[in-house]
Amino acid sequence: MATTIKDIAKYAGVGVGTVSRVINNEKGVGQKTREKVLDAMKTLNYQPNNMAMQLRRNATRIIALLVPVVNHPFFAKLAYYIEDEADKFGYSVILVSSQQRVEREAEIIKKIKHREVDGAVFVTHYMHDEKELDNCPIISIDRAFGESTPYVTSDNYDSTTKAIEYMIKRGAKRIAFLGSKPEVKSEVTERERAYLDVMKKHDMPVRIVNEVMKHGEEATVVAGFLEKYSDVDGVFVSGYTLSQFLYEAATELGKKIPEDLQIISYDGIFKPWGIANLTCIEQPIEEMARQAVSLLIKKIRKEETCIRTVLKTKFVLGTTTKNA
Amino acid sequence: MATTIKDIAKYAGVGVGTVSRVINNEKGVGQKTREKVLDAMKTLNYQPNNMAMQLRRNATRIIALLVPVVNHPFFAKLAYYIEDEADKFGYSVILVSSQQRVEREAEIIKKIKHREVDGAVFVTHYMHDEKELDNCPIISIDRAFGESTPYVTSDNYDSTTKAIEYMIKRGAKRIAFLGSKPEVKSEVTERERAYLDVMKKHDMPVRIVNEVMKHGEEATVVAGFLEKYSDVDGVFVSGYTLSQFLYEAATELGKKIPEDLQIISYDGIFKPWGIANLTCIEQPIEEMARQAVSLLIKKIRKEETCIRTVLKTKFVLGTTTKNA
DNA sequence: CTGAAAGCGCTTACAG
DNA sequence: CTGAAAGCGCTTACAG
Repeated sequence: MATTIKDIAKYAGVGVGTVSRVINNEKGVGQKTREKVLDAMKTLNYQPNNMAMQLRRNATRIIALLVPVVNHPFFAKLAYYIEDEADKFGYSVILVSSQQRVEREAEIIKKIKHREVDGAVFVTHYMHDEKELDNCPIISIDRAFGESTPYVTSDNYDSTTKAIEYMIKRGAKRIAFLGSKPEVKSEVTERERAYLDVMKKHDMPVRIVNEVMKHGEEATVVAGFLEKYSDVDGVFVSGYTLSQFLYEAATELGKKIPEDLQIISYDGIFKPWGIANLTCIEQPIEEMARQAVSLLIKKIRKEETCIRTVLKTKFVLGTTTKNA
Repeated sequence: MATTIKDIAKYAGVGVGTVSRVINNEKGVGQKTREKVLDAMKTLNYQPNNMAMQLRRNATRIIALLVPVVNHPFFAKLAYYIEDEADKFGYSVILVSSQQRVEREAEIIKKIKHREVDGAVFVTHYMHDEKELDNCPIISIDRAFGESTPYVTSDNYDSTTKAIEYMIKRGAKRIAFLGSKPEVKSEVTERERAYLDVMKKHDMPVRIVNEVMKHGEEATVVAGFLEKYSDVDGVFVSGYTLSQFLYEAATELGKKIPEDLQIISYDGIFKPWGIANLTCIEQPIEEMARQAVSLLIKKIRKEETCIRTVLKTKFVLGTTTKNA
């Protein structure tokens, strides 16, 4: 058996309480006693048992991160910064890919209730019983749940408006919107709303393909899109993956980019993983991740948190638009 | 306070032991008693406390995954499948990015000792006290640690040999090796060994750039490589990231691929994240992940495990070689 | 089939 | 400053 606090106490000739105090670096332990205990810990090679500490403290110091897939630049980057930030607070992060499976999202909620984790960051497109979530320490990305779940998002509407206006200024006349529609109301739908508003303002016809789709279906959707709107000369793409597919498919059809077709993508460059420079709206992923974690920890500690956090995106010029 | 097993016992009028048996679906509980307990659990909305279960069972059902960065196609994909496989066994996975920081790797070992996790999968390039690792339930990817740590890798030597022979057959005369050298002995170094052997066999001059480098330094290394060996007409690149940079840099220098320069990459296509089709050696990432998890679980259960598992790669023709 | 009791390894009032 | 004791919420022999 591993050595426990009791062994240390016996070896050092003190009470277990005293050992505990030394372990936790509490003050109010005599210099000599402390040293004796420290010595005992060293010679017996003591390793505190975390499970017991958790039980007593009623906290695991673990948070869960729920993403559709990790295996995607946006989520991988998010996961990276979430983990980095959580670590600063002494938290570990459990990774869960919901991969289009609703059950796994419900599992996380169960994990919170079962005290396997102290809280969670959700990036999801599924519905949940919002009442149930309201009492859980959960932070959402890009989506509002119920009344009391704080969420972090980017300035979807404004930045999309600005991007489409840019294409218009650069001569695009037949502008389309291509996106992967979330199954539920999410801040992401603001992008489509912005598109519609700009089209209306300029009295331009609307061309939209914005479907609910699964990973793997993008190529088909893009092909359908290019067939349906073969005359487009500008497209605003909601999401990095679709942009990649569109770029490839359009190039293969012999379209010159940006001469024949301008593309702006929401979410853009994921060096070193991407194709050549997309003109894009770059989300502040790192900042979103860090904000989410610090909000979550506040919520775990029952402190007040801001419900809606909107972060600024960056408009990045690439080679897929006609730039001056 | 949350309702506990005691509350259920009282409410159902039975002992706590019986409740525990029902929760764990043990047989040997009368039909009626079981129902009473189940009822009580439902009406009191009982949620088992995982921390207490862990303490009693002396197992967390959590494993750690240590990668240099998640924010990279190879590791993201690995993480995805590791999580998927672990979930099948009822394990959660904690994600840790060591990001060139050795301390974080030591932390995981500490976590195992502290019983925060039951075991770990390591993808690392750092040194560790191998003696210390020998007693830990750890599986390594691509690298042998000490005597008793099982590892999973791919057939580095054979596939590299085959790939370079292919380039030679397609007319490459001045073939170089470009890689990011691990800081320690790893199966990855077999690639360089294979290159050297092929060069010797064909009596061709050796051109190698294989340095220890950090993320972010790739562009500089690639530029240096192209300057040093400006006459190469074939290069074997160890690693996806470097391939990307090489492709871009060579194209910018006006080299035609594959006419002027053929490229084969170890690790290749990470749809939808990559540039156009690299000819590459594709690692069986999914299989590596699943094997690693099942080995790890065996080791946690103190069963016998195979020390070295070598998986077959796939040679995938892309557009960066002259293919008949 | 079932209950009472001991114990997992800690923390934390409570006395002194 | 320090020790003895209760207790976190479970599981598991042990009796019956």
